[in-house]
Amino acid sequence: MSNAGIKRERIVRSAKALFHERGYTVTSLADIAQEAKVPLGNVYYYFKTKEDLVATVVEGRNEYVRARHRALEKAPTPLARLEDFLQRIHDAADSRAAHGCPVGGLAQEAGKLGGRIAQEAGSTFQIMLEWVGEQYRALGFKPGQARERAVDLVAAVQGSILLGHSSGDAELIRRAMQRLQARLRLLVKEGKRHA
Amino acid sequence: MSNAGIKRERIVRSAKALFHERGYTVTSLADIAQEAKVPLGNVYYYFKTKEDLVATVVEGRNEYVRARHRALEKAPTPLARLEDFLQRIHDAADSRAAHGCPVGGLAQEAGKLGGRIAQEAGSTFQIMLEWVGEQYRALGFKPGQARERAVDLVAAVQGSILLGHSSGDAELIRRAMQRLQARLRLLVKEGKRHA
DNA sequence: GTCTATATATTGATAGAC
DNA sequence: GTCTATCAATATATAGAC
Repeated sequence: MSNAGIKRERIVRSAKALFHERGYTVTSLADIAQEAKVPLGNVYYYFKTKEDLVATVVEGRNEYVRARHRALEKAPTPLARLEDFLQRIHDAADSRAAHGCPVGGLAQEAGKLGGRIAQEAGSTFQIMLEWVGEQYRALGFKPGQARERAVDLVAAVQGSILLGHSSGDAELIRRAMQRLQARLRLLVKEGKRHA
Repeated sequence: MSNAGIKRERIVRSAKALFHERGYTVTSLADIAQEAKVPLGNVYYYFKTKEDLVATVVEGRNEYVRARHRALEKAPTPLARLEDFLQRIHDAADSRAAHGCPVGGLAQEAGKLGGRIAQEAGSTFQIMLEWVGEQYRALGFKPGQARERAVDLVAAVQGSILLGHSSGDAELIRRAMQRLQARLRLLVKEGKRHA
């Protein structure tokens, strides 16, 4: 157990990175083992199947997303929190243009693979939608309206990343995030009357 | 040459459907040949590589998208055209929730595969962005503003489909398209002042 | 716990008879 | 033009020595 966790962690970290950069289907367990500097056979000691590995990656990502949300809650107002949420995407635009969104990319791929992976990959979106919806409720929107706003905001982020990734244009992503931030400020300023 | 075109067409049609339903990487040429009721070896008579095949699929899709745009231009006003554009997604929500967007799904996958496929898959988005931008220009927006609006609209559509696909929720997509339509009507009604 | 060797299946692609 | 047979590479996964 001394450095056992270390190896397992290296495998998960490599899997997470390669699934993001190359995609789940395209990445082989041999690729992951090589990147983690671990023999291929060893991967199977920690994870019975490739699905088990991606499930662990998703769980880790969900934990990370929750932690990030807690960090965002340090901002004083719901508006500031949502602005910071978008700012994170803005600051990661280069990576997003190069490799897409790690959450969206896996969700897209998993949606087609179906079964258990699809369910798990989608869970990250649910966590995000819940948190963003909370912020809109804190802004005074009723639950149904807040959920709609959350869907629209997350969809705008995901769609912008997809367009930016598809064209390799990080600036497209940055500008889209700035417009979303401006729209949020307008929304609060005008007393929640407009889109 | 009598039924040669027929076979080629069957292969392309099957490839198009399977790439959409299962994804490009996951779909094997054997799957396509079986679906098209053609022996595997015959596929290679018409297409030297899998990349050649997907390139043909994308070209066909681009032609279809252009034809659809021409059809949309029968609507009397730019607003009606964009509303119809969104209505098409609305009406195809069940398929989109089940299999995602054929354009977005391939663009996402191709973005990571890189090279020639990425370029070609992204070309469909460029065609769409160009047409949507035209409509905004017809509504009185300057070129730069119109392009931004087009990016935001296409991104909203793509993100909504991704969220709907990820959760298998067609109603999410339908409602999102309705909100986008309503926002467009508001935009025109209020004299292009708001988001 | 760790690693080598390998089983088994499937892939994209080719050779060559018809 | 069409199709069968097959190659060579690669995938996930397992067996079993250490």
